[in-house]
Amino acid sequence: MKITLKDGSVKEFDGEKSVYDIAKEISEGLARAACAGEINGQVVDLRTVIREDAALNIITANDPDGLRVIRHTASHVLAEAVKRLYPDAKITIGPAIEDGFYYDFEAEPFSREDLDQIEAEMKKIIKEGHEITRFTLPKEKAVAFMQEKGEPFKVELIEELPAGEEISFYDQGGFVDLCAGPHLMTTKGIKAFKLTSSSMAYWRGDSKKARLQRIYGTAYNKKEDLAAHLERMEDAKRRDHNRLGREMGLFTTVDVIGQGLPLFTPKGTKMIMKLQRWIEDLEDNEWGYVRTRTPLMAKSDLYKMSGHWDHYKEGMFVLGDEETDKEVFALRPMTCPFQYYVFKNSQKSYRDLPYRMSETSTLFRAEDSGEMHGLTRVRQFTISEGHLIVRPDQMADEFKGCLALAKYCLETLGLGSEVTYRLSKWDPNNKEKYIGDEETWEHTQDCIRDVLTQLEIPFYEEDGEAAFYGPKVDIQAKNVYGKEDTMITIQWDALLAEQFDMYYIDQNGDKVRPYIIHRTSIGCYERTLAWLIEKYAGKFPTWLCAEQVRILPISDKFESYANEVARELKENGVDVTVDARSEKIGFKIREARLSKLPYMLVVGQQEEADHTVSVRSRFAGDEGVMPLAQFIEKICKEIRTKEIREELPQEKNN
RNA sequence: GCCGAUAUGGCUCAGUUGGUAGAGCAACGCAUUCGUAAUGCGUAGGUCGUCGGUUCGAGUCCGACUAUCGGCUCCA
Repeated sequence: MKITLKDGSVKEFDGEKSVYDIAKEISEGLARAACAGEINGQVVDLRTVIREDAALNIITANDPDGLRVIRHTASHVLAEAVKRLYPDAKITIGPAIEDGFYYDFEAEPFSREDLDQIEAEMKKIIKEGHEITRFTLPKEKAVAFMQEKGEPFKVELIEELPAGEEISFYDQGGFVDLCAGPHLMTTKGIKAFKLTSSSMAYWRGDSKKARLQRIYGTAYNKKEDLAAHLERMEDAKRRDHNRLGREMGLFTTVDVIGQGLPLFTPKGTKMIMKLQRWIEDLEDNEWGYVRTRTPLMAKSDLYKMSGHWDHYKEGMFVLGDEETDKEVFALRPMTCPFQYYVFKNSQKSYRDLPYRMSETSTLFRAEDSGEMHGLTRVRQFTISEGHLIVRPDQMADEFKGCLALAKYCLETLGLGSEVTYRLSKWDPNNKEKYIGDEETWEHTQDCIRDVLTQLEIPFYEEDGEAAFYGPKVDIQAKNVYGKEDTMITIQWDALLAEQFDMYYIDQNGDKVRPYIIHRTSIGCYERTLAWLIEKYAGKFPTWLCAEQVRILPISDKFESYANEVARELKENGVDVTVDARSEKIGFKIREARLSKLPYMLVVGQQEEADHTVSVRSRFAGDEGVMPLAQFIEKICKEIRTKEIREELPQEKNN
């Protein structure tokens, strides 16, 4: 893209570069030089791009970076408002983030009422319409300037910048902040914003450093966009598994039982069991796994061998005292070494490989008290765990198989398009955190890259996310609030077989070290259930529902027919209940709908006489009267194929 | 683990400067026997998260602990 500056000179920019970066480059390099250029085919004054709303629309239409400029400016307005109301507060940094911005202050904690006041002050500042101007100072002067202002954090930031550099500041009607920019040219450009929350944060994210108060907010170009965002947040709240799951009676927690230890109700348990039976059947009967059942605890010796005692002891629940007890046990935080010993139980030949072990494995991790959340971070969880012991020549194919299985599971649950695949690599700058040599690591990472490419799975790579024994593919998903979690992980391990002296006998009769794949097919059931709750807002595909059909007799007179219908459905494996209360049919329907179950069968005189049912579903509303046998066939097919039916639009907000 | 907020019947919440707990929904009972989103009337249910302190007296004030929520950090 060519930008023609007002002085007639032409600057060429990389086509990949965002408008934000260009504006930044120009505002830094040329101060406030007036310039014009072509953006998306329109000739605009670049200075106006970041000044005028009309022009901002050009950016935001195709380039969300326009929002970053607005949000970043909003964070400075926030800082000014806080300084006006709390002159003793110290300012630190305030970046734009996804969906909004924040600013960290050293100050007393802010309450919601404080935020409302600050918000009001920000509105005043915006209304005052200060022009935002940029100026630079040499480093020494910049330090002195911020020292004079009494802002120690800013001084620290400037001191870390390279010597000899001009340090940029932005002045908005007297409030001056150190900043690289860019900003809007006037505070008036912030048309729609809201402070959303406050919390604690550490200076530089370091718990040993100063405690700061962070204020989060969000800002948009248009009021409607802000309203839409707030509406999305409301929807997220409605879907939040931790709220909805409890409300729907799927799980609960009890303080005397403890943090991170959810109790599943019959309803929640039923759902988990449906998932579990499906996965076990799939693995054992279709993917060639053998099932194991190994202890939930072991002597500390085992973990010493695996390396976990040294690296992971803080994360384990240890039973007993090393000083005084002869034997110390620990609840297992993973299944790996247990299954290794199952493999080692008998000598294996190259013909026995791949040896695919699977276990529905309950694990225990002593998470710190502040880490627990709903069903996504708990201290005891059950995972579809498994280890494949394979010959090196089988590794790529088996790894592919694991990925394919995971992909199939996700797609069946309707979650296939919700995930991103991450190649989690070691950190080459932190080699001591990993076992094995550089060559092995680089090689295995290349192998995984090849597998992903061959499967045509889009992925991204990240350093420092590998396990200590090998790189892995992590399948990541976001929750309703946009927070990312690992749902599924498949790990390539060329090293641990050595640690446990595992081998097989090859064609020549020699002992050979196998490779190991650590993998899960559907992840851990608790987390996956949480994800399903949020994805479907509690309105699950029929096959997963704890209650798939509720029969609603019009009156007591038809209770016996209702029971007969229920019996026939049960015989066909359908989870069904009868609402035999002496309530009006409208009332029963209302309750059934609020409980989000998929099918209601209304039965009265006509249905009893004809052996039919009147079907009402979440998917199509009134589906009409049909013979019972026909409904059974229909729902059984839906359950068997794990069909995901489209909801009626009016059901969406229920 | 760290910071902050919160904790009242099954659920959602009232409870004014400390004087001894209240509503709606749910539950239960009775009446109603009803055709696709709320029938009426009545009954019962709380040692106010736990423990300790201040006080003549604590849901209300103070402290500790536990749990929940929002973050930080960490993780499947």
